Amino acid sequence: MSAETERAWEYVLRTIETDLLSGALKPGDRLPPERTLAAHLSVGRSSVREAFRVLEVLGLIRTASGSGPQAGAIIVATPSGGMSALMRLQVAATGFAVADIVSTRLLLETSVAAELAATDADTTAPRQLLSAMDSPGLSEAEFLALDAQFHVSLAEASGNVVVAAMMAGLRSSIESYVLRAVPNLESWERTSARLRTEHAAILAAIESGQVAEARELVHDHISHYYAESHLTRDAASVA
Amino acid sequence: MSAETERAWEYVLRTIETDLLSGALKPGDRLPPERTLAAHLSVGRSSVREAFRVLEVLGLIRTASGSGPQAGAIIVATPSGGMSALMRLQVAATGFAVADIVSTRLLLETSVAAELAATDADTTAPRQLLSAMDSPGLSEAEFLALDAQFHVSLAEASGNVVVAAMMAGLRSSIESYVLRAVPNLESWERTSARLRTEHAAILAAIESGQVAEARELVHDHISHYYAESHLTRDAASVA
DNA sequence: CCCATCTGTGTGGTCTGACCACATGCTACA
DNA sequence: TGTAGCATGTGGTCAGACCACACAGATGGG
Repeated sequence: MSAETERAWEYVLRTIETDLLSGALKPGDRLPPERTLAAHLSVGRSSVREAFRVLEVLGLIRTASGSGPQAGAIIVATPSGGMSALMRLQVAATGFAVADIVSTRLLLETSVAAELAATDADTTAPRQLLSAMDSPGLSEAEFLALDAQFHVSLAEASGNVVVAAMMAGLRSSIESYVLRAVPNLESWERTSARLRTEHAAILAAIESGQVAEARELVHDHISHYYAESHLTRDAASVA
Repeated sequence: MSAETERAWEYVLRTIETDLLSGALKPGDRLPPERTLAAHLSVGRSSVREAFRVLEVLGLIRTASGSGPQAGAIIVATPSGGMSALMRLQVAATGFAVADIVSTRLLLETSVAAELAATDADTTAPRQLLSAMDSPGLSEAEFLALDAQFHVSLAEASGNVVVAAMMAGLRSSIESYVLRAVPNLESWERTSARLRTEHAAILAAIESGQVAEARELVHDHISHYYAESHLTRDAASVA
């Protein structure tokens, strides 16, 4: 147990966190200008900036140059961005194995689907994404982006923000791998058609309240695709 | 689709991420000194530092002053720290509701327990923590810390690093709330005794392969405690 | 009177240079 | 030979300067 001296930017971060917890700061509020806050906390402006960078990447603030009410650092609390950055970098640094990402996604999404089927949640968002994926002339990347949004929208429909953020993070963390694995597919045409069919079946099972069916369909949908694209294998052989 | 000009620190971050993905950088490696990297990328040292702060908070690097092989920025890829910081701050900024944190924990942990029961995983770590919690004279905070470690160790036993990191993050994000809610309990003595009993039952179910039983016990264990401490209610009334 | 234009001001974004604290490793001296 | 002291390189921090940008108010022409 050493003195564990706190660095200046950590002090700034801790101060802001305290203000958030006490309610002195809340989403929509504007943080003081960097120079003012630096003077107020008796630290250099660079230390304030380092703390702000962290807050920005974590999705807590949004910064904008210029003047007026939209400029400065504003508290936003949009978790998906930070979750995505965290998971993406951890996967890049091999702190997270792609196989673990996939199985976590499987775990979360089957539970979400089961819960959605058990309740009667609003499914308009996934419905719209479903029809958007039927548009002709979509590129592979565009289709997969809509696909990702569809799955995230299911999590959002559950009303659990944390799970939704995790789903978004999990997805974006392996986005580059998924794109790179597309050529591994035997036929993109056939696969995308199957994905569309499966999406429709999943949504139908959810809307009709078939809990076990929804869970099963989601499980097969996800694991089937990853197996088909040989994603986990390729991820291991990237190095 | 604007030009979306990249800021200097984002450029640094992207460069490092690229090197990670390409395998040019991997855990254990040392990043170049800040001054060198700044000159190499034609940016200011402060921009490099802002990128480093982000990497540090996200658990990707560890920095140390001084000289020698241990000094500098070293890639470590320890995800739990970043996950904890992210969730803790998001909860503080009310981006994550405490109720969602709790239900996510419920979702993850019941699945983990079921999976552990279905396989025969190594349970020595949770066993040790179980006996550690039997030590007399533990303070409430100490007991709860061991409790948290017990649950995280279950996730770790599943072998899924992502889920383990999430569990650690979920737990630390509401740590302050949990501690503050202890006085709400009718009797800490009785509650802690019950927790110990339930932990033992959970572990026994897992080790004996009773899947449904393990899931059920974990569910009741978690939801019972939160209900008893009125945590979600208090969290809402903190402001 | 109204609208467009110009300008001042305050903000974040960045760079430079300087200094400190610290850990290491070498060197000179006893 | 061993130890004390010094040189070096690293992150940590601060101060100051400049830029780009967005807004608000002043200014001018219609």
